Amino acid sequence: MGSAKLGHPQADEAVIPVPPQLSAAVGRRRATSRQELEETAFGLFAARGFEATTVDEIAAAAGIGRRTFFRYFPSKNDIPWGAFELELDRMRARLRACPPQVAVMDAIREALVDFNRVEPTMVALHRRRMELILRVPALFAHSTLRFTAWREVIAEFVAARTGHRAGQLAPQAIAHAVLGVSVAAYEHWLDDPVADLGELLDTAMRQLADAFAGRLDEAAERQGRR
Amino acid sequence: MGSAKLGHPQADEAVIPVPPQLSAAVGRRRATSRQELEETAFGLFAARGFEATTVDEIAAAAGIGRRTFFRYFPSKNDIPWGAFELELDRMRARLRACPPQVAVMDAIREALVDFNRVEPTMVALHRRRMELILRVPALFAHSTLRFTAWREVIAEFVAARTGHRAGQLAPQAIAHAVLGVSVAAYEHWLDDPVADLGELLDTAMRQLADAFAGRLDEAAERQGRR
DNA sequence: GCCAATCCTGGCACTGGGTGCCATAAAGGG
DNA sequence: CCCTTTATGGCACCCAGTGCCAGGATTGGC
Repeated sequence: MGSAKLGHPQADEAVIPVPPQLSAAVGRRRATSRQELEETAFGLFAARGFEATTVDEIAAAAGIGRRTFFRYFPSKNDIPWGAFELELDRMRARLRACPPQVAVMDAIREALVDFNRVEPTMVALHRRRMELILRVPALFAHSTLRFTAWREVIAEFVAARTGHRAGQLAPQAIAHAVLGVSVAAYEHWLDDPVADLGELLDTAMRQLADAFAGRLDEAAERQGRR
Repeated sequence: MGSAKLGHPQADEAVIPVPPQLSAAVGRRRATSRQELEETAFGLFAARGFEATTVDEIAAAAGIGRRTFFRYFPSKNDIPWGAFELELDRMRARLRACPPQVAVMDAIREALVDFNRVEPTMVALHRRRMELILRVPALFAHSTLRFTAWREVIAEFVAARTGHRAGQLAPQAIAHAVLGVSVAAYEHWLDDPVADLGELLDTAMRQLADAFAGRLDEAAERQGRR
């Protein structure tokens, strides 16, 4: 029994790593919070780099025991993910809000752009977060597992719209593709300090559509044969 | 100097984990080979599962020391990847062989289908390999790093065809999308013991094209409003 | 004010992947 | 037979992650 099985997810998915307790009104109070730990860790990552920072150091800097750290985050790799489950809900809601007369891919593109709008005061933090997730190899690798949940949100929307089931090839293929396009856009955003994320996402989606419509070839031909 | 830096790739990419020596005509002979180790390991994985098999066990089963194992594979996660670098070359060659009058996305689709044709005698092995890579969470996560190299092949082809540079948004977005579609197709292939991989890849690519062209919406509407 | 129930903390010991170091085994060539 | 080259594998070590369990801190009941 005990708490939900954490650690390396074997075949079970969607491990929700709730910290000690959601709302404790009875026993000993928590020594810290996910957010506090995240801030401490981000500081160390910025100073020494992700790989060079050990969990012991993070725990020490936060004034907790190493063992306790692992009650707040199932792994060091999970630190940058913030309140990811909530983000999924937000994306789901945004997709549901798309009027049915808008074509599926247009709806997804619009939702994507809208969903990734970040408050100006939050941009710096979001950049640091995504820089970790997408640029630190261990974190990018780990992100795969989180992205699976994200793709499922897209697949479910496509399925609902087109009369498929979410597990079928078309919704899954589209979900994979949309995730891919998003990552590509994010990577360009990280490269360019003044770029607008929404614009990049919009452009990337449109360019993929253009490519499938042969409009990328035409443009190349007009530019002179190549 | 020593050998190339292995282990956790920090920021450097494309670590080619050449085993001890490519062709040793002088010193002591190698005790085993990548392929032999792979076979031994696959046997253990089938019996106990990937996670439950330790490197010690693999090494012992292969009759080598644990330390030596890590000279053949930079990590346990790299075992299922076979001769991946060669596969990349094969895909590159197949793309180059596409006549220029075929539109970019059609060329990619055809190359993809062709590239993933597997000899009938090799299908079982390929299934086991891909089952590990795509279904074992730790391996799927690790695959991200290998997939980056694969995406680059696509991005370079798109760039050459459309007059972009491979790093630009359009080639990168397309590459990400194509990889995503491929993974989706592979996952369905693994689910269905009699499915044809080429057909799934072809279908998945066409369905994504259809989605962008609004043909998925139309089909849904014809099916009755939903 | 004390006891019980509750919940959280953190130390300890252990597993398992991965690495640097280095002595040594095995091969060929002079 | 020694010398050079190359591969092996033992040893010690680092770090992430986990099960176990003895506490510490808090609320509520009596």
